[in-house]
Amino acid sequence: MEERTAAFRLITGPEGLREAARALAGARRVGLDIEATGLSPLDARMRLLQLAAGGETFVVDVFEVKDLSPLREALEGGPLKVLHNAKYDYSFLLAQHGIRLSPLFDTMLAAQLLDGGEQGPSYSLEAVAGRYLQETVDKTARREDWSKELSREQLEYAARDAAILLPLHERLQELLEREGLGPVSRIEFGAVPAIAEMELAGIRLDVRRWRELERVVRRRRDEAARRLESHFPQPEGVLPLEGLGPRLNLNSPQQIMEAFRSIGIELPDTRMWTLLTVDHPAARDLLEYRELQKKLGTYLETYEGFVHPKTGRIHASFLQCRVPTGRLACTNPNVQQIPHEDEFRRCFVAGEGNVLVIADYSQIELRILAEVSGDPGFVEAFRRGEDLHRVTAATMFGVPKEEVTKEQRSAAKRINFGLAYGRGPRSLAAQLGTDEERARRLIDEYFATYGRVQRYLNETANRALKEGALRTLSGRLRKFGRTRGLSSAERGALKREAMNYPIQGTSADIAKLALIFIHSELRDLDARLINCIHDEFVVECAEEQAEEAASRVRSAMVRAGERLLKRVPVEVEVAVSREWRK
DNA sequence: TAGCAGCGCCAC
DNA sequence: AAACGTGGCGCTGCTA
Repeated sequence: MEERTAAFRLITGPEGLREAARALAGARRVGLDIEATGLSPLDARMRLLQLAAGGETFVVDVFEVKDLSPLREALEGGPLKVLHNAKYDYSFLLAQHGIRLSPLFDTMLAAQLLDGGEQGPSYSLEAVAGRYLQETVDKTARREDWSKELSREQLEYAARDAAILLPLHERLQELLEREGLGPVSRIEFGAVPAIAEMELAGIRLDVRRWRELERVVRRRRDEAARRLESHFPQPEGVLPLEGLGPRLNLNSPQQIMEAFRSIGIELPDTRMWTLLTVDHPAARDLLEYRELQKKLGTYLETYEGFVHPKTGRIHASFLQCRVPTGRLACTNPNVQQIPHEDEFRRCFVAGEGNVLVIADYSQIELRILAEVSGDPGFVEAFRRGEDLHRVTAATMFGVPKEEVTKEQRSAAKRINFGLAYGRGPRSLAAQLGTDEERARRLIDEYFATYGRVQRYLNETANRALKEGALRTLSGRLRKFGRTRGLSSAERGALKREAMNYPIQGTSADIAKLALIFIHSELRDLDARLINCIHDEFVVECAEEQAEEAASRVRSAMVRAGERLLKRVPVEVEVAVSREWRK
């Protein structure tokens, strides 16, 4: 049955839904919001669908109207759908009604882009509406129970959330265009479906292999612990019951420092870097213990808890606009930080009858540096398809390319990667295991060869200090809050951040474009994205479509890269495997 | 008991 | 004195 008020129209039956569909069909844009009984589309149930268009707001009770197909045409195309945190609504509509919202405008992402990476206090709808409209929005109803009989107040709040999206869109759209953020906002909005579907697809963990690895690593960890403890004097007054006495906690840096002191070794801290310089077997044993303990605690003992009971897969969350550089962040769990060793990655497998297509950009950050600096040495090396590290080594050390030694190439590689992070001579010296003077000379020689790179990095750092903001090739904005009255340490840190931003940020631009293109290329295949690790994409697909999927993923990624890189070619490496390894 | 800072380390 | 950019997260040890 239907109810009318001035504010909204409650829809509980198919006739009302058809009327709503007609209203949407004629609209240019629709404010859209949902209410659900929880956060996960795999566990919670969608309760309300609110649609604001053409001066009307429809509130659909999805418990009553179970079939939303009359709305499909308007939701999967046609008018612009304006949402706040679109990934949430997109996931529910896809998982529970098979509807893929398009096209999208996300007011949360818009607000985050406008802030240029300086995370505002909150990006809730009420906060954003409060900031950009002269209205206050009360969201007390948000925390209420959406599974029972709904109060008039709840329905009104729900309707208001959808309605307010329209004026908010108008304002944010205007600001995005004015700030030159139109192109990057279209990348972000376009990537929402790819990211939502990647989360829904999830990743399969071979639990048997994982448990076996856990046993092996635990045994190694226990051995390392025994060796480590044997270096230190036994605590006095050990109780007769073995193991109950006060024991050294190997996970406590504080206690470890004390233990080292007790054998005459004074440590400033217990970091890996520090421990590597300590000439005592206890330092080696501690490093080994730490590594194994990290792998047990962070991965082996916790990941099974993330396997969803309904899907048997791990559904991580990807955060689209949390990182100032534009990269994705990932949590619950962070599947972007799984150890790279084969013994770990081989536990992440394709489902029955499927394979994984693993594709990554080859040296994308260095290609971006070549592009933005325009350095002829860099650009030409990439154009000729040469091994850039070898070329760098040859020029730095003044030897023919064929005579470059392993050590020389490795040093060049470390400089190549390090300078994108604003690395200095001291830290380079430490990594190369040489003295600071030699490191400084290497850097000087490097910049003598690649003068445009040096000039670009300096100019970028200075521009950040002067203008307080930088942009990537897509126009993504990053503001640098305070640039005056900085200590020299703060100034140095800001300069390094600044030098890195256009590189890392443009890489993120390309990755998000690639997400859009890959998602769209795979639409008519039995294939889907399951992970994205900055410049690497993992797709799971039916075995017999592997070749086709691999070729489409590659061309989508190349197209994304070439959209932003004009002077330098883009290369992608693709592998097909049942396991996540190349 | 929950929340948080500091330390330390995994990824790119 | 400074030290390599972006994150998430486990553990300790403290506080409210």
